[in-house]
Amino acid sequence: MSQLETKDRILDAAENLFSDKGFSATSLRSITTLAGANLAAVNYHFGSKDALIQAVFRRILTPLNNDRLQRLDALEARVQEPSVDEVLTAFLTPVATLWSESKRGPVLVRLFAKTFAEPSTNIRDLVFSEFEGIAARYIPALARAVPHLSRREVMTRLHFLIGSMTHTVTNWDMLAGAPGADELIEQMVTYGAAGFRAPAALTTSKGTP
Amino acid sequence: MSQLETKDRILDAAENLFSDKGFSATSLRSITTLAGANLAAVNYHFGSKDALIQAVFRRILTPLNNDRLQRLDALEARVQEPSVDEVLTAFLTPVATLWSESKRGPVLVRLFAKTFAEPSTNIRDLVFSEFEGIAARYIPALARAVPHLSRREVMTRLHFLIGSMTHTVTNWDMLAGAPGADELIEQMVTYGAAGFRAPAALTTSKGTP
DNA sequence: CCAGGATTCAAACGTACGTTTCAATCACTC
DNA sequence: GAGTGATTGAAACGTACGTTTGAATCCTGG
Repeated sequence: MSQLETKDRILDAAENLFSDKGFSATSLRSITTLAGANLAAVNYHFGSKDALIQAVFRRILTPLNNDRLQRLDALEARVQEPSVDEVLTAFLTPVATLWSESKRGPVLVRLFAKTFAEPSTNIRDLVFSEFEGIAARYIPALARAVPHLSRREVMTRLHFLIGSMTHTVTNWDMLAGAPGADELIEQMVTYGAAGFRAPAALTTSKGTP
Repeated sequence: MSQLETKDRILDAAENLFSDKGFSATSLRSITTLAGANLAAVNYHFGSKDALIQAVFRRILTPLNNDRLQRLDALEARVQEPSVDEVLTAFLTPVATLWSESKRGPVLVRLFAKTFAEPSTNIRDLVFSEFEGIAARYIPALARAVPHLSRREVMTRLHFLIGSMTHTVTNWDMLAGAPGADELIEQMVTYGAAGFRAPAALTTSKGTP
C-alpha cells in the first residue's frame, strides 16, 4: 500500500503508537506489525528501541523549532518592539499549525506533550537540548515585551504557557466542542498575554533578601 | 523499621515508584521489594496491578478534592461574590499545600500531574469521575466571577490553568531557583487571574452561526 | 548478467513481567 | 493452648518483551 521506505513506515507507526499508549507500553512488535515490517528491522535501522524513540522525536522537534525561530525572526524584522501577543502567537502557532495540518498533527502534538510527563532521562535531555535554542531567542523577546517582569518571572510564566499548551492539546477531547486550531490560538494568546502583562507577583525582585 | 501495615507500605512504595518511573515501567517486584513485602502481597491485598494503581490514586485524590470543595464552601460563606483570584487560590492551594507539607508532597503532586499524560483509560476515568464534583462547583463560581465569558470559555481557561499547574509541578526542577509553594501560588494566581479577566476571545459566543 | 552490499525474514535467545499456587506462619477467639 | 481464618512465604506458571542471529532475498553498479 505505502510506497515509503521501511524506515519511514516504522517511524510513522511508532509515532502513532507512542502517542496512543506511551513509550514503555508500546512494544516493538506492535510497531513493526503496524508498519508492515519485520521485527528485526527496528534494530537494523535504528539500533535499539531507545534510539527509535529519539529518532521519532527528532523528526518532530527539528522542523517545529525551526518554524518557531523563523517566525520570531520574521516578527522582529517586521516590527521594532513586538508585543507579548505577537511573540506568543509566533511561539504557539507552529504547534497549532502542526496540530491542524493533517491527520498526523494531533498525533505529533500529543506525543510532544507526553514528553514532559515521561520519566525517561534520554527523552527529557533530547527535548531540553532542542528547546535551548528556542528559549535563548524567545525569553529575551518576551522580556522586552514585558519589561516590568524580572527574567525569572518571565521564565516562570513561559512555563505556565507551555503547560497550558501541552495540557490542552493532550486532553483536547475533554474540551467541549473541541475547537479548531485557530480558535485555540486565539484563546490561548488572549489568556497568556493577559497573564504576562499582569503585574509582577514577586516583591523579592525589588531586592528583598 | 516501619510499623505500618503491609497494605500501606505497598501503597507508599507504589506512590514513589509510579511517580518516578511511570506506571507501566514500574514492576510489582520493585514495589514489593521497596515495601519490604512479598511479591504476592500485591495481588492478595489489591487483586491486580491495575487495582493497585487505582488505589494509589484514590488515596491521593479524595482528600485533595475534599479540601478544594471545603475551601470553596468557606470562601462562599465568607464573601458574597468571590473574585477570580480568591476562587483560583482556593482551587490551587490544596495542591501547593500537598506539595509543601512533607517529603511525600512532591511525589504525590508529580504522580497526580502524570495522570493527564498517561494513556490508560482506567486512570483517566478515575480521575475524571473524581474531578466531576470539583468542576460542578468551581465552574459556576468562576463563571460568576468572570461574567463576561461564556461558559465554554470559562472551561477552556480552567483547562489552561490546570495545564499550567500540572506542568509546573511536574517540571519543578526546570524552574530556576525552584521557588516554594507560597511563591508558586502567588505567581500562578496572578498569571491565571489576569488571564481569566481578559476579554472574551470568541466572538462566536455572541451568536455567530 | 552477475557479483556484493543492503535489506528482509523466521526463529530463537535470555530476561523480566503479572499472576497463581499452596504450604508455612501469624494473630486472635474460644 | 488448640484451632481457625488472615496473612506471608518461596517458587513456579505462562507470556511478552528487546535483542541477536544467520540464512534468504532484494537491489544496484560494473
